[in-house]
Amino acid sequence: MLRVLVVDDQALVRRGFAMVLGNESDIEVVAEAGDGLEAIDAARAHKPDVILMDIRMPELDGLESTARILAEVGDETRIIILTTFDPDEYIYRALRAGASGFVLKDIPPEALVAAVRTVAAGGAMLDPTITRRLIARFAGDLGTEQDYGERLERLTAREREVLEAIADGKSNLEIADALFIGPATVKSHVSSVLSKLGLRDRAQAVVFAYECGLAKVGARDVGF
Amino acid sequence: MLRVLVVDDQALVRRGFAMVLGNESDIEVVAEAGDGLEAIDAARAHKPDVILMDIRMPELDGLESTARILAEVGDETRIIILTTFDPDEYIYRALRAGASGFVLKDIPPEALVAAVRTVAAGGAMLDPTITRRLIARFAGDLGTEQDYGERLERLTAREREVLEAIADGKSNLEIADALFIGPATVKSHVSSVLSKLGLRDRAQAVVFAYECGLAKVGARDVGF
DNA sequence: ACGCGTCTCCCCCAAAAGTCGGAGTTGCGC
DNA sequence: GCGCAACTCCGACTTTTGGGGGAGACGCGT
Repeated sequence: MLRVLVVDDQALVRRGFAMVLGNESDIEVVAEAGDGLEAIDAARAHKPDVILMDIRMPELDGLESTARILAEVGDETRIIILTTFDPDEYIYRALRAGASGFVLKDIPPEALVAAVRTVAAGGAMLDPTITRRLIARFAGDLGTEQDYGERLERLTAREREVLEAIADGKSNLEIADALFIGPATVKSHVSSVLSKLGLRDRAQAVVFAYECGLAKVGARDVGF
Repeated sequence: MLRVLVVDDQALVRRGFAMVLGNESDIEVVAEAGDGLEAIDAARAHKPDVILMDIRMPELDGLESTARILAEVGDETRIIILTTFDPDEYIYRALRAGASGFVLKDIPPEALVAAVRTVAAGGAMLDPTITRRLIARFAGDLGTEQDYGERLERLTAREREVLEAIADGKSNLEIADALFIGPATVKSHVSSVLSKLGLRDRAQAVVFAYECGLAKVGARDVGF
């Protein structure tokens, strides 16, 4: 039996989802919550298998609640984020917060039920448009390497090293130390890099490095 | 009416999928193919809306076929990759090849039908385990959101705007123009941002913006 | 031997960036 | 009204950056 917690600030919406899920023989709605704080309490008390979490709520929004519940109650609880609106602004935060699902509220009832079962089984369920975006992003990690790769190939090996160092947030002096060369040499290389890539300054070089895949998000600590 | 092409080297499997899909009133199986080359011919001839493509086939495997079909016939044709085995080794190549879906063959019939409709509508459908893996990869396998999120929240709204502009490769003067404020003000904000985030210069700010998700790879052109 | 590209380094110079301290304005909450 | 935070600006200062030359050394291919 899958034990589910439904969280939404609108009682009607809450009841609707609870009703749909409750009709399934293998699903039981163990609690409902009207805001983020209630959600955390309920999660703590009932330790549900799956939480349906609205994103826009008073007190504490769904994303913050998600993060706290996963941190506190444990990640054997799966959370599906629900939203009415365009997910663009929230989706990234939701995924980072640890959500297992992200669906629009206009999802067909059967699909919602399927989503609950899917995430309970350890899978993840995203709205198709979001999935497509994730794929594009994933494929883009290497897909665009070809495009910008051309520009990258105009650089010499040493220049690429310097560019990497720039993308690491290093100053010219730090780069000099790291590569065992003089500061003047670094400046030469930096100038070549900027000129060859058509960039203006090292900040743009950092952007370029990320966009072309030379630098990858998550591949470093931002400790500085 | 959705026009579908089914590609699999095993005739029985092929017929099975065709049968399931053909029973739907809004889906028509316009052709079947037994290997990659046949698939390309059939795709060229029928220009189907959706192709169900087995991954293991003689002559030309499903991934190579996918890439060629998308390049040749055009990307208004959506392709779903089917596999019996653990998708780990193929998924990466499949997504890069441009597939809109990737599902295991033991998918329930209704789910397969839903997948066809989903990708035809421009969405994407992945096996839940794959979706989870994509999310994990995207999120960097780490709950880093909180770390950087906290640091981001120390910034005022205006400072975040400035940081975004920095991450866009803009100079102080360009930022001033973009935000309709004086250059001196920009410098103030930049100083605040750097100091609050513990960064040294704008290049590190760009790195930070990418790492914390404020700036997104692929969300811009590196035209400068 | 010669040219070529790369790596190394130098000087000078101008522009941009960043720091420091100060200061006026608004708006918001107590 | 008062404190406070945020947004806005200023001026002067130091540091960093980037450009424009140039130059020596090395290796590589013709």
